[in-house]
Amino acid sequence: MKYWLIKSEGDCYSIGDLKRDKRTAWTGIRNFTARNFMRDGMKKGDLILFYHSNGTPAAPTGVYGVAKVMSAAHIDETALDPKDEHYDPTAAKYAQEGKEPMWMCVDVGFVAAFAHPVLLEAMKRDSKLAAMLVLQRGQRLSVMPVAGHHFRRVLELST
DNA sequence: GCCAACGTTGGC
DNA sequence: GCCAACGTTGGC
Repeated sequence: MKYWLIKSEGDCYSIGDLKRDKRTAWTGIRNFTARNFMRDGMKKGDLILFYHSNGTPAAPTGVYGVAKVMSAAHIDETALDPKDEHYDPTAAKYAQEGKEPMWMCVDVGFVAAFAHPVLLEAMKRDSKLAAMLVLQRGQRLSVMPVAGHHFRRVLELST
């Protein structure tokens, strides 16, 4: 069992949206490192910290809940749809040529929304989370691995 | 809105 | 293969 963190802008797709939808394809990831984590690293049943980025004072940045990997990686159809905001002409060209899908995604399912979100500010103050990837300066990955002890610590802080 | 950090692109 | 330019992310 591995642990992950995925980012979403809270006003774009929030943990509340995932709770309503129960399950969704995590489409729109257009970064190779993030894609590789989904394609090669994620396994069905892995647990995910659901992080809201780009917060505001009213809705601060932080971890707002837990999700679960529901499927192996599959092609991200939004990359092939010219009308989609995440359309990628290069990916569409590759698909026509019968190459491996350029962009892939997993399905994620709702597990829990925290009664008390673990805000970025609180995570930074917690010495046990000092080495956590999401807290490192300059990192911008929207899909990243999380160490088991960091995952458990975030859960502790959410109670 | 600003800006630092980073990934990607493209000229050479 | 180098590197400058550019676009994007995301914290503040």
